[in-house]
Amino acid sequence: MRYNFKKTEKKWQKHWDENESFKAEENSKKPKFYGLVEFPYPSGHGLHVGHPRGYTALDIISRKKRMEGFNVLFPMGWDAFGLPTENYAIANKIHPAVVTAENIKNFKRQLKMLGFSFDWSREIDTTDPKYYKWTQWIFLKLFEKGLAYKATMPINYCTGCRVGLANEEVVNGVCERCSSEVIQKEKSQWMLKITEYAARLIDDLDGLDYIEKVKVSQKNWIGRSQGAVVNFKVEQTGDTITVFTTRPDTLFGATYMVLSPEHEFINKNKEKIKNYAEVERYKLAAAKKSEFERTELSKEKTGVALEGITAINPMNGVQIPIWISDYVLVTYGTGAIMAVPAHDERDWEFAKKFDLPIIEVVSGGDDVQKQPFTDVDDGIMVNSGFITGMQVKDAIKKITEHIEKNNIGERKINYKLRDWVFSRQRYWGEPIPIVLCEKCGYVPLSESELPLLLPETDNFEPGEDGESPLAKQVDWVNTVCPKCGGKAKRETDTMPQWAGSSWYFLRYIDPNNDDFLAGMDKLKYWLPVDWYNGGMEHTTLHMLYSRFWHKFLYDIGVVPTKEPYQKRTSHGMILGENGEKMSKSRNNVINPDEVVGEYGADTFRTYEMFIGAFDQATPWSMQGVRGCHKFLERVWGLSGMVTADGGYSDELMSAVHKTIKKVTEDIDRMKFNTAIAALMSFINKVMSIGSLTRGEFKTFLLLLNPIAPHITEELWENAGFSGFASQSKWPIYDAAKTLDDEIEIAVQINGKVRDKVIINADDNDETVKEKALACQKVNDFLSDKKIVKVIVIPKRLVNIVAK
RNA sequence: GCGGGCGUGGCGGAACUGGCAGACGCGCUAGACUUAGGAUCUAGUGGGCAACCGUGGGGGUUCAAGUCCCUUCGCCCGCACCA
Repeated sequence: MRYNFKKTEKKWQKHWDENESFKAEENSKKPKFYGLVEFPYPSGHGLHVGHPRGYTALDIISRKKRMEGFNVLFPMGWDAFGLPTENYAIANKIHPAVVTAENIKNFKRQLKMLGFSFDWSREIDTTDPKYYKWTQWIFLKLFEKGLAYKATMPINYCTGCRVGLANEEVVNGVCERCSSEVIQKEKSQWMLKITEYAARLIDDLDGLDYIEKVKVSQKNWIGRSQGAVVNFKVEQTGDTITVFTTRPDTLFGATYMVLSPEHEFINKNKEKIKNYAEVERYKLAAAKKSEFERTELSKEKTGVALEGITAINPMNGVQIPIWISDYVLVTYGTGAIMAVPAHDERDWEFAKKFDLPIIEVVSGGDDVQKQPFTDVDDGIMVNSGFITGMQVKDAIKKITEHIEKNNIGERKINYKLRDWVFSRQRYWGEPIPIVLCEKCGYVPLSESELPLLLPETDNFEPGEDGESPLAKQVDWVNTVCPKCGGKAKRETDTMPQWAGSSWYFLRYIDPNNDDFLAGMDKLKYWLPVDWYNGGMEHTTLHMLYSRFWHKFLYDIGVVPTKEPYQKRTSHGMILGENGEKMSKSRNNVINPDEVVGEYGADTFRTYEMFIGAFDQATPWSMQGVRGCHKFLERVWGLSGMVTADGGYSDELMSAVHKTIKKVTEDIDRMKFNTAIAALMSFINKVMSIGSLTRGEFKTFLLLLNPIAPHITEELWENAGFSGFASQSKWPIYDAAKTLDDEIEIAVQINGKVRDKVIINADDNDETVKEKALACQKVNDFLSDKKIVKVIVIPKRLVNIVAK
């Protein structure tokens, strides 16, 4: 009988649903395992074949953990606020909540179709007021602790649509929709002080089991650098300009200074700057440039000298000119630098362009007039007063001490990380629960007023001039101050999509709690997340933001752990059959519905895991899908070859134990492709023998169950095994039985395989050597040679060195 | 430019601390069974008639290198004037 996957898969999915088979237990004595996958944004396109790659992987791991006796929490939900839904709602005049509900319905159908063992009783939705009440609550706490504040920050502003744009809506410096110019427009926005957590966000990575590239990307993004701030006196004004440098050793080589065009010094000293008109012109030109233009590659350095003003190099008292240039960023360090053209590429370029002096202070490179020398490891200080002759590293230490002793500056750790712009000028997001009172300023709502609901409206069009659509809801906007009862206006910006996803893993733990975001007892049992898998594209920001929120919640005593996720892995992208990124425009998109319709969920799951190394990008192959389908049909056929024997046969004994070992270890290491290959090899062996015992069949079904849960459950039932495969114990192997009694090893002569010989596993080296030397072929090769040495590698090979 | 990853048959990919390169699957070839096969089964399948040659290229270490060292080329991803 042919395997009817449609009927079988439907049957078991219904069974799991009705029995809530994968519901996590409360108050369990079992050890816990919290497996997490990134909850999807329910787009109108439905599930992409990329989503199930990570989901299947953690589903396999979760299913195996259950079989190994763990109480498993493996939940799913919806990251449902967001731009595409809002845009669709505007275009089709449907409320985003309606669109969201439809999309969720479709996503849920697709996820159920794939047989994932999610605990659906804990499903969450970030757009549900019962959920976003707590997102808003966290914001209030951040505000209360001074970590949420207002600042004027630029937004992307489309001059054509006259609306604010998200970064992803700006393509090559123009508006994605109308191709008009996008400029930076200043707006007062909510910010979160993530920078306050910069050090901990780096340092606490040490205790975590994240794949290396995730750690590296977190570290790079935070961008810690060790250095010093140094004060330069300005001759004509009497004030000082402070710079940050990682190379205080090169201070003697600082031949000029550069300020960013936005530096406050310039405004403050207008009168003293003789060419202020020119300076002002440069400032305006820099301000007009978009972020895109300013960071454009390989452009020439520009700048203007501040005439009539000079700074004094604190080390040697030399007067040096001060310039402004947009290669110095106002947002990093102090917005001002000391320029050491001999030993910094950017400064060197600038010095060459404007003919500024280049003085060598570190020797070891070529002529610094021809190219800068930036090597820190083996350079010796020259022309540098009391540090001359020192190694760079010692010089840094020495001069930093000197700077601190003489109050010229101090050591300083600086971070690239900036505070988080938390405002979005959009409708479909969490309202920020703050009002602006004419008298009291920014006043938080009281907790009892949460959730602050989005106003009902059918007008989601972006506001003019970059305002949020909410600004048009005057009835909603006009309110009273919670503090003084006077006239006040609500904040009209909403939160970014990152907000809801920054804490969602906490809500799964206690999804229906009306009194708190999650109860402490439950948090204590389930946290931290034991294993979190997601896409590489979220490894930097999402991970950083949610770690930041978690640390904050830890600080205020809401969660019991310092870190949310103990282990983080990432899956590679699935490419189209042509090897390119899947996209509609490339016409290479694979639809999971179609694949499942033709081959079934088990085939789909098996193929997604067999496709290649889990963490690597791999192209899809419909042929490969068929191969996996064939494999499952062979599995189905196995049931006709089963003998009554409940144990393992001598013939398959070591194969069974080896397969258990291989599959067990490979799943733990996410080597799903080789785990499946091992199961295929086992079947090939059974096929060549022609039969297998009931015991072998049972073990095989259990090993395959996490990967292909439907077919194995059906075969399990048909064979009359008790209970359900998915609720049975994971098989155990006996290490001693994975070893064969007889082993075939290679016999090499001078490193080349010349023959093979069968030895007993317990033969000693001397015996193995004798057996190897006894081979006919070996003797033929050795006839005219003299044996120099014989190397025996136990259980692997014998290498005869001969001349 | 910086950071990360990768380069192995016609294709996707295996190969733990150096120890028989190419597991497993696809594709291909031949055969069997079939009214038929894009179904199934069996056998074969890195290249070369061979000696031999083969893990992007060139050196090296070693009895032994896909794996270690030096050097060079190419591709992908992320970040980008971070002082």
